[in-house]
Formats: sequence, structure tokens, C-alpha cells
Amino acid sequence: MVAMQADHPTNEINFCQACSVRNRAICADLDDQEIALLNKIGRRRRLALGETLLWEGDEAVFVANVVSGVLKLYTQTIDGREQILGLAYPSDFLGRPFGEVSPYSVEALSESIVCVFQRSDFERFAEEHGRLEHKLLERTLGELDRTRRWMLLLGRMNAEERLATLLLEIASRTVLATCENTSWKVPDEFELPMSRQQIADILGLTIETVSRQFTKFREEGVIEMRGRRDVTIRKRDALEMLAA
Amino acid sequence: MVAMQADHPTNEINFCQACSVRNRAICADLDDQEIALLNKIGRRRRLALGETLLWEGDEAVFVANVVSGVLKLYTQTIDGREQILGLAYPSDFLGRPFGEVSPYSVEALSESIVCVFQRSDFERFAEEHGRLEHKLLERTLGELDRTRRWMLLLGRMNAEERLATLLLEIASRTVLATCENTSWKVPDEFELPMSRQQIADILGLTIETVSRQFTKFREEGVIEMRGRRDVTIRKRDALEMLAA
DNA sequence: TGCGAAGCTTGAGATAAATCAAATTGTCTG
DNA sequence: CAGACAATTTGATTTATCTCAAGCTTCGCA
Repeated sequence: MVAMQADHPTNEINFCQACSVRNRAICADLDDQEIALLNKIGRRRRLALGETLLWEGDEAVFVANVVSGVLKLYTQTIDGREQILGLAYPSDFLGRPFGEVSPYSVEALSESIVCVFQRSDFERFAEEHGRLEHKLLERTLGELDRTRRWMLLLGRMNAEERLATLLLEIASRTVLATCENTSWKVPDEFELPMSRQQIADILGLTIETVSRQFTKFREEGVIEMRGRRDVTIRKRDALEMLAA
Repeated sequence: MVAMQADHPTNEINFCQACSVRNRAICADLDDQEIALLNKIGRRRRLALGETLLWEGDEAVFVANVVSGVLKLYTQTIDGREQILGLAYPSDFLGRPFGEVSPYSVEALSESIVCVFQRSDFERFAEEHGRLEHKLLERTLGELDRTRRWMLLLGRMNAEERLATLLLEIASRTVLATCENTSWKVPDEFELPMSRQQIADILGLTIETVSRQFTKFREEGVIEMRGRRDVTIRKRDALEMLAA
């Protein structure tokens, strides 16, 4: 019993070994020894729906990998207008390494599991392990591209084009996230991981405009809905035409 | 004569040594030997006003550092609506390392000098020199923060707030770029490096709305203008109030 | 299984910004 | 330095989206 605990003390279980995002997150290229080290400085944390992981303007203490669930990154004006800056799906990285304060807040849109590190621990590890830093760089560059594409939506698209773009984006991100789907095909049926108000805050619109646009797509037969959050795309072409 | 050429062949002048952005660009932390290597794979290129360095959708062949001038990163919808994704000032990095295609176009807003690398050369160098990669990561994270802040502007601010934010941003970036200014104070007088239409494409507005907003700020005494591009901020408080 | 509340949809009217159309200003060229 | 052209400003009108105000669903929970 004592020997067993020495081999596998309960507070040092190697979560990474069984981690569902192990091969897609920034830890993907690390060897077993590195993973063991990383495992020591990280810990798993469960977030309830609506729970906040990081507050905008607070000292940036954590960074994290998303293991499961969906989270929103958002910012606000002083008078309370909100803009969602991005969604974080499983394998995505969260937080601001090499920065003093968190430039945005992070809140769970669904029950989620994240793999959390003290920023200082993570930074030390990253500087010693170039492969991790390289992965983080690639991921950050990709996120920058994605964010910039969203600027075209916010600056130059109308409500119809914005919602079409979002529906296609969520459809494609949903597969990639739930990657048991070995067929690798983007599904036409998915669940929206957020409320109408949150969709409005992603698209830079009001909740009423979003609602009207959903109704229009339903009436046109472009989408079909069961309940408020279950969407089926019926005319993908039509959405792709608008989003282009 | 022959000996002199062997010591300083004209095609191997070390531009880096006298480079005005040497201590601020991503090459800042490199030692003399590394700089010499980097100098070999890079070359200086002069861009005329309006000249394009990278085309959206083209194979991403170059990356570059801005040495002088201002450039715009932009994208377009198929029907020609344009959105400017960001401005690149001296010491900023341009291009998409570790990516196949350029996700945006880059055009010079003024006569500019850039230090250009073949992407493949740059990537090889980066993977062998962790400090460069680290600098690039820090810069990319900063650029992502800045881009995300712009999303709040595009998604949730009105025309007045947008222009106020841009004027303050340009004022502060102008100093940092023209860094002879040892006093390190943000100046209230600066030149806009772009036309009204380009301002509209940054702010996600039309040229007419931008023009009316300039007129309003002038009438209110918030700014003063000599010609079309020379701005003096007279009531910084007022702009900061709007931009917040 | 039905109540209550939050979330969503719909309608009517208001409005900021877009659009269309001149007029004006600034700039460059010959 | 005039003329011409491009860029900008200004004006009038339209429109997409917002705002305000009900009404209607959905869903969790008693």
C-alpha cells in the first residue's frame, strides 16, 4: 500500500496520459518526460456554466488549456456594452503569457474542464522547452488570423451575413472539437453553445436583430430548429454564399 | 582592391548594424553572430506609396520587419468591401510564418523600407534560435491583444467613439515609431498617414460619416487641423472620455 | 404536470449611419 | 499660376439596425 502510493501518489496522477486533447493542444509535441514535468505544475479544474476563469484587468495569474466545454473571451465598455472576442473549444489555449494583466475576461458557456497553470510556472517551462513555445506561437498566429477575419465581419458585413458566418463557424468548430468523429466531415446538425444575447455579443448586433435573422433563415428553409439551440443546416450553399 | 572586396563584399553589407529599429524589432535580443547570420538571409526593400508587399490568398513567401514608413494590412469581401485589419509601424513584424497562404494583403501607406526574408529561411532561422522565436511570440501575443481591442470598437462603438479611439491610437503609435523623441511623451500634433477612405476602412464606416465626424470634432474644438492630414489634439480629455 | 421566470420572438417607431448627389477644397501638372 | 482632377465636405434622403414594448415559448422545478 505504501509502495503503491509512492509510485502513484494520489496528488500526482498523470492526467496528461489520458487527456482527450493531448494530441491537439500545445502539449502535443512533448515527450513523456516533458509531459510528466508539465503534469506536475498543472492541475485540472472544473468550471460550472457561467463560472468565470479570468477577469479583464486583473493580474494575469493563470493560463490554461481547454479540455472540454466551450468558453467565451469577452470585453466590455465602461457603460456595460459587451463584445465577445472569441470562443475557446477543447484543445484551445487561454490566458496571456508574458503579460501582466488579463486583457479580457473568460467565462464558461457550458460546464467545462480546463487544465490550469500558474502563469509563472508555465512561462518558466516554456522558456526551457522550445517545442512548447513553438506550438504556442503557431496557435497564437492561427488565433490572430481567425480574429482578423472576424474584423471583416464586424466592420463590413450586414446582419444576415454575420449570422450565416457564425453558423458555419460553429458547425465546423463543433466537429473539430468532438473529434471522435473520424469521418472528419463537418456536420449540418449541431447545438448552439450560447444564448441569443451571447450570439448578439459575438456578432456586434442586438438580440432582437439576431432573433429576426434566425426567423428569416427558418422561413427561407435555410436552417431548421428543434428547440432554441438545436440547429440543422438545410441549405449550406445559401449560408456559404452569404458568408463568403 | 580585391582584398577589400573580400572583407566587405558589396552584397554583404551588414544593414542590421545601423538599423534604426534594431533594438525594438524581434531581432533585438540576438547576439552579433546571430545578427550576422540573419543579415545574410534578409534584404532591404523600398516600397513606394501604394505599393503592395503581400496579396491575400497568395502563397506566403515573405515575412518582413518594418524599418520605416506605415503600412496597412487589409482584407476584402468578394464584392469589394474593404476592412483594414491593422497598421504596421517601424519595428513591427509582417507576414505569416508557419502558414501556407497570406491571410491578408499588405500595402504601403507611405514610402516605406522593410527588411524582407524568404519565409522558409526565416522559419529555419527561428527554429534554431529560440530567442527570436520568443520575441516573435511576445509580439504576436501583443498584436492579438491589440486586434481584440479593435473588435470592441467595430462591434460596439458609434462613429464618434471610433474616430476618437483612432486619433488617440495614431498619436501614441506615432511617437513610439519616431523614437528620437527621448522625452517619451505622446504628442498632440501628428500627421494622419492615410486618406479619409482608409480611415473609414479602419473604422468600419463610410467616408462621409468619417468626414462629418472630423467636422464635428473641429467645430467642438476637440481637434484642430491644418490641411487634410495635420491634426492637433486640443481636448485630449474629451477624446479619452469617448474612447474609454 | 403545471407554475413561474427567464429567454426569445414579434411589432411599431426612432435613429445612426448609409446612400446618393452636389459643391467645395486641395494638390499636382504643364 | 491656371486648369483639372482627385479628395473631401456638405446636404437631402433612405434604410438597416436599434430601441422600446408586449406577447409568447421553453424549461427547470416544485
